[in-house]
Amino acid sequence: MTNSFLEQEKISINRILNTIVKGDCIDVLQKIPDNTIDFIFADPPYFMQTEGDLMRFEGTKFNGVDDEWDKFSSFSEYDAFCVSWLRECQRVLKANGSICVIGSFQNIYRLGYIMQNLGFWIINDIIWHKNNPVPNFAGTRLCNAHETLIWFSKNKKSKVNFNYKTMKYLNGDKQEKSVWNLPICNGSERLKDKEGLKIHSTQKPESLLYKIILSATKPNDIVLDPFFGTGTTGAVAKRIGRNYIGIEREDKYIVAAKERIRQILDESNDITDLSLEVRPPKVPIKKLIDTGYLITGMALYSPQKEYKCSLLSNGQVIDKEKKPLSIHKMSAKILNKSNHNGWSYFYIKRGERFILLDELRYNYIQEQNEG
Amino acid sequence: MTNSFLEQEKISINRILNTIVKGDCIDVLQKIPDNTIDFIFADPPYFMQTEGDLMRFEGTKFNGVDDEWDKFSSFSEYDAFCVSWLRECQRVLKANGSICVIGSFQNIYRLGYIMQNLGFWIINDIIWHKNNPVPNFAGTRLCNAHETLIWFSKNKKSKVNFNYKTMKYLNGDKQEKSVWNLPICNGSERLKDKEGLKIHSTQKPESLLYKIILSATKPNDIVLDPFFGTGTTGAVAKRIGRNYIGIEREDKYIVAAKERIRQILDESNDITDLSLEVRPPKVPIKKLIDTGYLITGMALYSPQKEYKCSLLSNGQVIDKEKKPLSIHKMSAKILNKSNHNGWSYFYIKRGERFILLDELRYNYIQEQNEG
DNA sequence: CATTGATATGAATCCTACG
DNA sequence: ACGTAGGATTCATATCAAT
Repeated sequence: MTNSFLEQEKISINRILNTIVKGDCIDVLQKIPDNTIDFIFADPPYFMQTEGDLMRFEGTKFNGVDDEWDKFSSFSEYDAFCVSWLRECQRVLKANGSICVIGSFQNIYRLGYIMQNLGFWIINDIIWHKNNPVPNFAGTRLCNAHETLIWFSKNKKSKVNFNYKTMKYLNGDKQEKSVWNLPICNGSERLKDKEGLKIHSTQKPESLLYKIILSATKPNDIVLDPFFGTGTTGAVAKRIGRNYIGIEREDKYIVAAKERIRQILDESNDITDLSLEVRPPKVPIKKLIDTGYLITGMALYSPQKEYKCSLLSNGQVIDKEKKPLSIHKMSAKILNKSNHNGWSYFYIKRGERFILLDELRYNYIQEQNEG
Repeated sequence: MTNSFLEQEKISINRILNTIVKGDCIDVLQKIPDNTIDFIFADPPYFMQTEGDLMRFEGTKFNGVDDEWDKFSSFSEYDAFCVSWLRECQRVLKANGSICVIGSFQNIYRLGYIMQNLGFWIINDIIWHKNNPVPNFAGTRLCNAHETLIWFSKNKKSKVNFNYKTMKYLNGDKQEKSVWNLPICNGSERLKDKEGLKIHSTQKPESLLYKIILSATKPNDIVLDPFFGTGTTGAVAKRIGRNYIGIEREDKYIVAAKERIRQILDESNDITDLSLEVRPPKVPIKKLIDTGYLITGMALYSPQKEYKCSLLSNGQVIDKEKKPLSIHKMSAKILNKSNHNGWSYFYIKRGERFILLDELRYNYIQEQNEG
């Protein structure tokens, strides 16, 4: 139940679409209406707990994360902060929305635990395996060559969008896996100030955001990033035709992100428009009988063009055992499997030509649309 | 402080060395004395969720899974179980001992969070990237191609043993990283019963245990596995000359593990004996002067055999600026670095021969041992 | 222009034995 | 326990100057 008073204080989503809202992440999240966001990418402070300076062998200083925004006094303070922003994230997500958080060993176990307790449901965890990590200069530990992303749905019941076929296609027609080998953000992609110094100490590579946003969203979806920084999430969203909303506290980052995103061009294409995710039309076989595409009693053939069974008036089929089955169960029975797709198995004979059932349902749909 | 009554109920470690103790993991852990174990490998139940039903950690089905409260209570049950066995693990570890736990997204965030709260300190988290993972058959998720290990010390103060150079050597002379690409356990390594069915559903590959045990332990260390299963930890420990203690509840696994370990041969070698970890002897330069290896006032030369500085009676050196420095600071100054190792930089001239300082300290140590 | 080599740098819980 | 002196320690990539 939403409180009508609070509701009045909410911002209209349309007013902040494709903008960066300046402010504290929790304050701003509280202004966003319930159930309005499709996908959230959150790259919160990691609470690195570093002390002193880290020197390279040559004597130069390693310029790591020493920002005020990463300082917390204890795990409990960090946990409380995360519970607050994560609760709001969960509230603003649509019922089938999802959220991806990123972290490293210092904080990812805090995030994962808290989010499971809040009722978020893990879809996958993903390892960003860095090609070119910062080495362990002192030679005292394993080189930390990865970061962890956890992808959650709003809750267990959510039916999350995952563009499986698109990711498979982009992975050389192999199922995409949970370990992603990608370089860190440097070179011309890394935003620098006039002095050539990096603007944000932890800018993420666009390749990483591209992969997760393309996995989880549809064109024109709304992607929210509560720790927007220099706007990698916004840049990628714009590039592939998704809407973004950024929340960021520091002017320095907002200025850089705005200019960066301004320069981005929409490069949507068949792949980012999810042409590969199109599913075959759902057509009851009975419709095909009613419209004359199929005729009761007609013979159905295997791919080897051998007679296998006959069509009943209710859309089921029977073989010599005379037990009515669906086309799917019948093809599975013939192939000695538990399940199979009958549409792509059975053929009918029209004159001398054999026609796959699958073709008929597309013909039917086309005629419906034309008529 | 240990309670003397409880103390009497403890088992002597020597009595259970290189054996499998049958029993509930928490019960048995309680019998092990404080501060006696060098390394623990723990592969606890994963709290897997199958076919839409949430399973209790002991494998019974949980009722009312759609209810938020019930879901949370089942997490708490798992959490409480983990707190119990992890507290005992922390107690039995030596001050500089360490523990590695393995899990996947269902449970690893529970383990990580709980262990940080108990005061364990993360050394590294490690990704076991599987070469040959089980695909996602339904085609609805990313293929889960990894498991996560977290390696903790007993607490923040622990000085943990990490065989850095050994791991570097085995990695083609490159620093070992946090992502390990290894196959899953199958083929002849996978233990099967008479019917050819796998005995344990989650048998870990020996290559994984080899890598973590060799990273974290010294020869003759005591390695404890509270969820011993079919004994991969014990097999690897025996193979590389470490002692093991296994705890396991089920006879089926104990029988298989005993026979498996019986067949293992000790294959210790220079690498597993950590010959690469030997550090150069600590010899004060003054000792070399006292024993005549070096003479006050003598010249020290660079690797290019150019005169650089002269030796003082206290073991320091001076150049033309006449400021006394250690051999390390002086070599760093010459090389324009902040630090350098003087032992492997300076030469003395003896007759026509140039001799590296490093050689002298080895000669000195050898003479001491012979004398 | 292509190639080579020197230099710079990236989410970092980054030393340890001895007195 | 704590301070101090001794001395051990990095990889992949990008940029830029030099050849």
